[in-house]
Amino acid sequence: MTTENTSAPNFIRTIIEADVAAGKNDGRVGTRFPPEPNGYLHIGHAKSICLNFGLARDFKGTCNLRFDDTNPTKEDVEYVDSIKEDVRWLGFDWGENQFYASNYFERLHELAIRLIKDGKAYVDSLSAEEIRQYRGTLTEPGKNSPYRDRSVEENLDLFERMKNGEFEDGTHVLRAKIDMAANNMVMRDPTLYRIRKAHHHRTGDTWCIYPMYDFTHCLSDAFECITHSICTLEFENNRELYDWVLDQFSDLPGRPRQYEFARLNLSYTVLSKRKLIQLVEEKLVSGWTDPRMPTLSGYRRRGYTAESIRDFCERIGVARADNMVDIALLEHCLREDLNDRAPRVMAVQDPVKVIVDNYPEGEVEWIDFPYHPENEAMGSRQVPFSREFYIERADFMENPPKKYFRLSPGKEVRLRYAYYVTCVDVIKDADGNVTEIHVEYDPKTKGGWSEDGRKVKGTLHWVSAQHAIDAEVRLYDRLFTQENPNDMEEGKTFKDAMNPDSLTVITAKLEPSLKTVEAGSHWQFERLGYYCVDPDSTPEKPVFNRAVGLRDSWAKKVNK
RNA sequence: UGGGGGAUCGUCUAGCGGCAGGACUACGGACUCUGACUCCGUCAACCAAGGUUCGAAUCCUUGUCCCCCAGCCA
Repeated sequence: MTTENTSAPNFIRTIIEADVAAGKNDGRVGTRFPPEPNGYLHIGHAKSICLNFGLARDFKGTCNLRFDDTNPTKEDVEYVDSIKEDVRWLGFDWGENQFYASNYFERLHELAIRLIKDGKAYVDSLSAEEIRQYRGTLTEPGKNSPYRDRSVEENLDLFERMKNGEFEDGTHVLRAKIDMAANNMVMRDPTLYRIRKAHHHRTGDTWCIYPMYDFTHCLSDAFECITHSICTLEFENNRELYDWVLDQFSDLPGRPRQYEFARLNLSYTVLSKRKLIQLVEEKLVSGWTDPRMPTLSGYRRRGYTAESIRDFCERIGVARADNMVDIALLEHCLREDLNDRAPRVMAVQDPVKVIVDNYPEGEVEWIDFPYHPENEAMGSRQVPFSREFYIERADFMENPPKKYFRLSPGKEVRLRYAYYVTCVDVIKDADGNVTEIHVEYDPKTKGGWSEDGRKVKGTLHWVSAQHAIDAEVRLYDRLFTQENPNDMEEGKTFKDAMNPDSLTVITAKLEPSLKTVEAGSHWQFERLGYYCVDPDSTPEKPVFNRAVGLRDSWAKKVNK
């Protein structure tokens, strides 16, 4: 468990405090994070992970990692591996407490037989479609299946034969005998077991019947002595069944209680696993780790830090009301974290060449640049300055508006840590595009200071043309332009809804110190944003992902 | 239309009968060798109507709106 400050209060924490104070479960707290290994973890899972592991940490309890692997047709080891990696990356450790629902198949099967013997479960031989019809509707009660009153012996025999593979998929199910007229639809004789002649990623072909979520989850919690089983709001109706199942057995090792909280919704972000799977399968993104994906592995590759995501989860809180968190908060958390830890380097994304007319040709000065002006411990490196360099195209304007601090004809600006330069000429092509800017430098301003005390308002970032290295830079924009992409009508394809400009690949000019850089390392390109070295990156062809841009009050002003 | 939940600044979230607070956003300003960061400030909310009470976001009543449930998914 990571050691950190205690989290902010929330209603679940309040409940647990009261339970501990009342001596429930001998004051012990046990939680669990129970993903189904049918996809990669996303930021919504991070909320649950931080909640469950955070509670265990703060109450000196345990948090189990349990794979809810009861549906072999959807699950895969690739997912369990990625889930473990992502939870660890986020900064949590389940220690020895790793479990699989599939490890309980034997025990669950025994309990199912006990239910049958107690007359609380029966084998139904209706088709799926018939079961649906018999279930009734929201306003009308259902009716009993004609198979509901089979004898215990017959049920036992049928269930045994289901297990032995004598029947085809869909021909029989085991159902709890509860109440077909219950107002809560979940209680209308829920299915406990179904036949699925499919290979399971852990149990192989040992089983051809698999327990359903409602039967498995509560009992798994009980087996593991979970005290507080925390899930999302859509399982509220299932709580009655959760308790019903546990109440059928008096000899369980634990008696967990289920609590629900509102799942995370993030603006401009799809967080439904079904849709994320679709994006991957339809190859609309490069995969689960595509930096545009809201998966933890996507964010990681994009350049988000575990620290920033934990901070985000802490700040959004935990409540029972539906929510839509502004993506700006996530970005704020990232900037705040990276501001302290990302070394500052120089890069030009949209270069225009500048020539210093009065600077000797062939001369090169290596200037000492601190990696972080506010943190000397981060050290420095040498950056070359020469007669020709690149600046950002947006840092020059031939006819600037008032309050424009950057370069324009006749105007003097500072090249960061280098010299003051004044624009003396502009060369344009036939279309009027600026191709070359000529400046004159003041040799007495070396290092970026003027001895006579004259001040310049603008400071530009620059990269020596002769030393610049070319790097691929991937700029990301939101994958969906709609604030709530979950509202997308069914039938409408993702292609229609996706932002065609969600990925822009450009070639940028970088200072030579960036030639060899570690994959996954974070950098601030001064005045541009925070970038992370992509795993695709090589010294021959560096690749950077822009995690998030810097706030830009000038751009904001100009856009008005 | 049955049942289960929910409603506090634009957004997220505190509050649990006693001054509606914080964060994000937005907007101003100071500072600045990043128009960044930082700092300071401003705008901004109790779903509605009744009731109880000296006092209500909080308790009661009645409405309104939103979410979830009719998988052999989880």
